[in-house]
Amino acid sequence: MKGKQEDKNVPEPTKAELEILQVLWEYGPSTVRLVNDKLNEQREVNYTSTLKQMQIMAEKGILKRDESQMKHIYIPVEAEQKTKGHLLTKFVDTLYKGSASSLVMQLLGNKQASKEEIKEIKALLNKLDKSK
Amino acid sequence: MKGKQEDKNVPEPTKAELEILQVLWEYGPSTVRLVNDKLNEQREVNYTSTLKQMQIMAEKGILKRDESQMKHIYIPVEAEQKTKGHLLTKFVDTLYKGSASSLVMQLLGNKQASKEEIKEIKALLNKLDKSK
DNA sequence: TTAAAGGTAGGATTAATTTCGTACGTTGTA
DNA sequence: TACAACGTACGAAATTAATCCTACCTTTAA
Repeated sequence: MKGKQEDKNVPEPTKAELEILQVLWEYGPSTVRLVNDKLNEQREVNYTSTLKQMQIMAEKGILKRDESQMKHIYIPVEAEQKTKGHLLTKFVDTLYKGSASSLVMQLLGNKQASKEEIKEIKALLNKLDKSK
Repeated sequence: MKGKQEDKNVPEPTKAELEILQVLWEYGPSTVRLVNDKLNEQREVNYTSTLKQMQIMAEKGILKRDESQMKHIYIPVEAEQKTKGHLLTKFVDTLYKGSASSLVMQLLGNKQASKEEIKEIKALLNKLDKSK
């Protein structure tokens, strides 16, 4: 019984929110300016759009922010792996009825996985064996 | 150089559209009535909402339909596995930078995969080896 | 033959998401 | 000081996605 039951408050990010999270995951706690600049390397977005979006995310509890400076610093509430885990679980549930092996089967069948990838996956499985 | 370049016309399904596809995948080519009934086993939806949705999907090229009868029959344009493949590829690309092994790692790490699942996955990999 | 049941078509409405305009405060520097 | 650059706040517009209302046609059974 560990885990402080502090979850489930963080809602699933929308598409635009996910883009922002990606930046924060890559660069760590950041200002709106930084995030907006990075987004604009991919597509054009107005600064205030990004600002608004991040404010909303803060309201929703997806981000928290440090307001001690004028340039607020935004930080994801959940760790990257945790959020990705949620998304993955949902994905497996809706598309593969929760069957992880079904997903992997598709992954292997559809050339999404190169030979190196397959090798790596095997290595992962072996490591799992040993640790048990 | 094989592959007749006939793709990319089929857009990604939205959430509601995916629900409808699931029904069609499970029950094969169907009427709106059938689909709507199945959807209503899970949540309440008005018949005309489902109708409209499926009409839109036909316009988009996600579904085709047989109008020879009064009760139109709707059929997915793409095969189930193909559509799921697209969705999976997009998922891996956006969340794991295209790395299948990263995804599998998370899958194995986060208890999404039970012992049986892991066994199955190993079996899959072995099968792959032999067929090469 | 006619009324009820069940179809389709399409516009309108609502809801959710995303984007942006405008107002106004703060900082830095000529 | 004062003005340009850069911040935040917040309402509102624009865009997508999803739902439903109304009209009208076809089938079926009394």
